[in-house]
Amino acid sequence: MMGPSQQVRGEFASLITEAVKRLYSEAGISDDQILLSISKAKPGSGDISSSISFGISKQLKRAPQEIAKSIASGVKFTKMITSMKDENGYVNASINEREYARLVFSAIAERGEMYTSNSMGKGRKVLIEFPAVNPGKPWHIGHLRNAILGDTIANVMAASSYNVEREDYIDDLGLQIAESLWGYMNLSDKPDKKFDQWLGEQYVNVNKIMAEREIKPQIDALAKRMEELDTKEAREARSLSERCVKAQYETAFNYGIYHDVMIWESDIVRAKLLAKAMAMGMEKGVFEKVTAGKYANCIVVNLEKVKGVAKDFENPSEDTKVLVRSNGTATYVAKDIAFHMWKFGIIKADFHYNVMLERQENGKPLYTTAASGSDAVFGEAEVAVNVIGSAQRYPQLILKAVLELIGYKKESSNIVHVSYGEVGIEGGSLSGRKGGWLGEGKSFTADTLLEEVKAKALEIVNSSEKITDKSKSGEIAKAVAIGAIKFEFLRIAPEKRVTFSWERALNFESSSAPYCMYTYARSKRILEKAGYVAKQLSEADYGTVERDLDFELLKMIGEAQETVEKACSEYRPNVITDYLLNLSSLFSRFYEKMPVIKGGNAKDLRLALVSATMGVTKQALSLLGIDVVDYM
RNA sequence: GGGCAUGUGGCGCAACUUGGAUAGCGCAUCGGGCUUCGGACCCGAGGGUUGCGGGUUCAAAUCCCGUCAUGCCCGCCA
Repeated sequence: MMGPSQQVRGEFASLITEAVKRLYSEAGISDDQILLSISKAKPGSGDISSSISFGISKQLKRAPQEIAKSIASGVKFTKMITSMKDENGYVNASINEREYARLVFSAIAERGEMYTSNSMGKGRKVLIEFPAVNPGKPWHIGHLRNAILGDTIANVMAASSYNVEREDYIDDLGLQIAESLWGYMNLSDKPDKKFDQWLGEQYVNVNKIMAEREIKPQIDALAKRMEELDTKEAREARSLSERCVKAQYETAFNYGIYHDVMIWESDIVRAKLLAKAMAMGMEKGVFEKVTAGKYANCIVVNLEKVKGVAKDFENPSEDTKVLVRSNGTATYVAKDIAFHMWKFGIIKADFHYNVMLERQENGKPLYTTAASGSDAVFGEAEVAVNVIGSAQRYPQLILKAVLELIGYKKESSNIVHVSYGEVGIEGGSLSGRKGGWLGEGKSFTADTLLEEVKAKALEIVNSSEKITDKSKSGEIAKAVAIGAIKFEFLRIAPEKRVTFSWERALNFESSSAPYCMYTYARSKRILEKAGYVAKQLSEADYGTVERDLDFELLKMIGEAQETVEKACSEYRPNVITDYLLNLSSLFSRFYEKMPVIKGGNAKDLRLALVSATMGVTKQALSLLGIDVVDYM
């Protein structure tokens, strides 16, 4: 099922192809080349354009202008593509407004809420992991970027017919948790605020103490006891982590971010995933136990074998990568290899699951692995998407390389590292250890951010004359705030670093979610005033589409599905924010110039355009995890 | 030392994967627009050697080589 813009492009492509095959078959132009040569036309030069003449020109050493001319004049037109002319070597075509309107509106009528979705994923199962924050501190704005990216990519993939499972990985066995546990056991202050906040602050304190006193051996000992699982320390650490994760998930829920399952590191150890993975690697001769020298008693993988997979491996400072340390504990990479084998169903784990929350606001339960509980089936995916900072590129590459070495080439290529740039603050970093996230005055936690932005939104909402029912103010302000925050992160391409600024976070003007939400609310009012009910447009209605704004808006609405596909295949939500901003901007211009209710003959068509804009805006924002409001 | 990412008007971004027509958008600045469907809006103006230097091409922000700057990574940390 293709979207309107794609259908028309296909039609244009086949016309061009026909002409090229007939006139210039000796140039050896492929169908793909033709498809890629097509783009929107320059304003004033028709609607759709191909630059294929230049490619032919190169092959045949003839002037592109001449080639374009003969292509344009040799084409049989269709109802949709009604004229073609050459211009500076381009072949420009016009689309028939009436036909296009019919195409778009019948797609909307047919597909309704599914209008922006597509069938790319073909039902394939994808396990997406985010944000995997250590269970010892509150989410800060860096973690929030991860969570928002992950949530959106999950939504976009689901809209692209993937069977999406959202998973969060909880590393409750790390040294960081041992440090927190040490603080919990040895320091006198007791929790007096949101638990993740308190624990995170305490973690900063423990690090200060570590710089002054020799407590590291105690912490290492704690970490070891934690890994033994059935110890008192292990139980305390888990309960500490669980309290913290519950607090973190309050934040997640406040932002409307949900998961299907949490997988805990300690349960991975309990399920003996690692042992199975190591055994398999040894058996295949990829891993080896070192008996002497620097790595005596370690299990390692030699990266010599993966040279050529990526340039990163060409000159590593060290060829040997330790998987299991001489003391018998596993490194991060080893755990990740084992975990990914589970994700793909290569090895099974006897995980037990508990229901953490019967019903999240999205209507679905949240499961968690546990020491005991029922069986359930998670994982066994075809694609594993990992939303992880760009700093982890190297270990992610090793993971892929090792999986391929063991013989799982397909699975390896189906690990997608959605790599994103870190979030910084002006003149500092968000270090957990040093407490950069605590800030001065305002902290940089996701909770504080939401509070601040919500307060600002409430100010504006309260002064709005459009909101007569003031009891809704809080709800509206919250939706606006969440939208503004998510959009602000999503509009920037993932690979870019972002420097957080309060000033920008608190600005709801043009390049923002509120701008798009405003489009929705305004549209809604028009339809309300007109007493609009969706109906089948008549031929006469289709005929009222005017060039310029009516048609521009129509064309943009026709690009919705294609936009979602692009965002999906590139793992770049900013494709959608761009689209939404352009759509809203175009709608604003349409709104200024084109009377709708007083549109005379064009009234029904314009009402349908308004309704379509509204629908697409709502659907696209919802992919970004942003709710629209009726008044604002 | 090696690898990766980033570098686009004063500021924040888009276009780079797939080379195409006049490099788009927002903020800020300056000037306009509400007795007409919602001003969280719209219209107009000024502001660009796309870090720098080469190369390929009819055509380069986009591809190649080199170079500079910034950040990250190259651990028996995670």
